[in-house]
Amino acid sequence: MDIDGRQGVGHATTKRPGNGSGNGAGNGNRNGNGRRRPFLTSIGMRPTIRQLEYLVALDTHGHVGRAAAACFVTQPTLSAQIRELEKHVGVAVTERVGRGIAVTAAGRELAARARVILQAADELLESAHRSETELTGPLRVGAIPTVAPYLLARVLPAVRERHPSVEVHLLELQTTPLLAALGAAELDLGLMALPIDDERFDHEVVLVDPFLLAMAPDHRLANQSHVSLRGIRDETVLLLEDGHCLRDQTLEICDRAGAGNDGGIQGTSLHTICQMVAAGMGVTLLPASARQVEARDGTGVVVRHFSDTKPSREVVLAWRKPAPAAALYRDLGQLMASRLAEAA
Amino acid sequence: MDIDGRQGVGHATTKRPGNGSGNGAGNGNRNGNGRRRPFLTSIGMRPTIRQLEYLVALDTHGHVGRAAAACFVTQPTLSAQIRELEKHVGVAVTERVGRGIAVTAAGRELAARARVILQAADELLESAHRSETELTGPLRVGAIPTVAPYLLARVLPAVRERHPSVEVHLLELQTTPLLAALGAAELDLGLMALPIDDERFDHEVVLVDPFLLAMAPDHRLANQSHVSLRGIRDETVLLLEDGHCLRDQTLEICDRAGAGNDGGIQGTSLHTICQMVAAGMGVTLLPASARQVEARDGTGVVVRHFSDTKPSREVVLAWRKPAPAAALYRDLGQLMASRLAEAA
DNA sequence: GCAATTGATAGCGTGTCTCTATTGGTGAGT
DNA sequence: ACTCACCAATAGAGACACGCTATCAATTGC
Repeated sequence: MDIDGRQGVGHATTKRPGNGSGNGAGNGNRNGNGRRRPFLTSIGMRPTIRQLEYLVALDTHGHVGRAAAACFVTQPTLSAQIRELEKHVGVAVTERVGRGIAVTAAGRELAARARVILQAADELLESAHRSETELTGPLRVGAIPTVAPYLLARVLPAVRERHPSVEVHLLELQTTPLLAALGAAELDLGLMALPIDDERFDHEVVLVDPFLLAMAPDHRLANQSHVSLRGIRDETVLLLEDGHCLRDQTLEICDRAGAGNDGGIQGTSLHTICQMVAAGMGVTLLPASARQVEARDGTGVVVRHFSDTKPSREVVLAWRKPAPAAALYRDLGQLMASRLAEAA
Repeated sequence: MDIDGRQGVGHATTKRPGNGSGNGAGNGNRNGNGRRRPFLTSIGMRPTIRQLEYLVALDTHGHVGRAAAACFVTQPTLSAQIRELEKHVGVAVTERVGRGIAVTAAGRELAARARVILQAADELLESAHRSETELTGPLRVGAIPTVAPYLLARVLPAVRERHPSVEVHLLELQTTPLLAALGAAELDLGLMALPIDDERFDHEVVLVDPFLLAMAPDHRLANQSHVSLRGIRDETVLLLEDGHCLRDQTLEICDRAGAGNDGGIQGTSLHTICQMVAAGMGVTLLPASARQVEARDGTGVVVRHFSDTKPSREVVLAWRKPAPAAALYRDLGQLMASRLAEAA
């Protein structure tokens, strides 16, 4: 009955350690899918974590009794599991020597590998424990195009600081596909603008982002420190192409100002819009968050605040309501908000 | 009942996965050693390999049914184990989305770690499988001092070639402590000279190592191409100190030659003996294996073969008879022998 | 030669893991 | 709008694995 690494090793005597095909209704090896569990394959022949623990203890103590005590089990229990492990892997890990045992060379090698595995398992547990209060692993974040270039660089440091072991994956999407991806759990978080007219999502306001009027420096409105909303009535307001929420917000504000908009000129990005503005083709509503990038000195674009009403958009961090990490997401949103408030 | 990584996480609800304290006689948590399994500790809280397999399958397929099929189990089985895993690690790894499920960020992170663990487990199995036909891991080899400096360099390449994943640990010991260490399984192999008068060990002859007569170049016997054994009768034969088997072999040969030996002069190593020989203090019996090192040009030592009888020692590779890898050891010994024969 | 120690074996009970059968809930087609 | 199909969760039952205690075989040391 002794295994000596040479005979009777039957390297695939089959039967999974913890399974043993406990098929209830005695239908042999089949399961509900009509598929068969393959015999003579490595699938499922992996040793048990428990067996690896026992092996490591045995290698550490070189003594069955003490190893068993270290594992808080009795000596026969450990012996049986070691023998089971030997049967599964096909090599002897112990050898009787005198009245004790010695771990074989193969056993020491396996024990070394087992230590690595157990260490990895502990790190998995630790990682899981961290996940209770901290985001870990790949975090897929979607951001709308009128937010991504201007706010991501400012909020990502906060993310990395609060959640050091997270790996942020970024995707730039317009509101509609972003919400679709978020709803399908292809994304974890969305950085976007209100309104979100969907009960499936919850959000935290990250920034109240006022609209400024952007124009060329030689524009007739540029000599005032503030402009009134009604002042844009007779202006050509450049718009983003369809699909951008910023376009809709701009149209709504124009409507409020009593300005009709032909919508003849459309830009594919806020950046190109601003270049059009610099070229004197018209004015546009620029989110304050984009000011530093699009209207800094030398860009040929200047901005003016509105004097009377203060139109703005609300940039939010959004997530699926039932997301397990919802509370962490809200915390993260609040952190982002405070960081952006500090910067202002 | 849903775990959301924030509430009800009870990060140490305790109870080991596969144990659950199946204490037979209802004596609670004690085992035969009178020690208690500690509660609220990370010991034994590791997830099962099976659970990790299911998690990886779930992350891979993003679909409970297909993941279950890939694992050759039914869907409820996989679901239950995933829920068990969630309970143990304290975080939700899945989230219902629509009529399917999605793996959470934490789940993806855990799955990534699980993949590493499973990979390591597979490598452990592969390593174990290799151990059936190949030596792996740390191999502790002892060699006697009159063999180590001369043969190890010649046989080790063969070891590394035949057993690439072995890590050889070398120890230089005289015969008696070497056999003691071998018997106690503190060593796996011994490279030494016969006789081994111990039934516990088996061996394979690696080299028949003839004794040559070593002398200074101006010695009176140096002008002959061969010397007879009786020719050493009147010589001062230098000896190693007590404990070296080579000393005993030399004494026996001297006895056979009818030469009395006073044993007045002793060297601590074969190398020092040869230096004494070069200094004209006497002659010595030098194993042919040491010839290239100790009697090469410029050492002041020359050797002559014996003409009539051919005294020699047998260098062997020895191991414990019941060693699981005994057959591999014998093969290795034969390989060494053939390599040494080629070199001659 | 006898007692003590160590590991292996035998026998048995409980918990876990599996199955089948069913329910709850969502999404798509008519 | 309603029904059907699909998917995952739940319920309940059976078999195996794993744990225990008790005992045996072998070796060492007095």
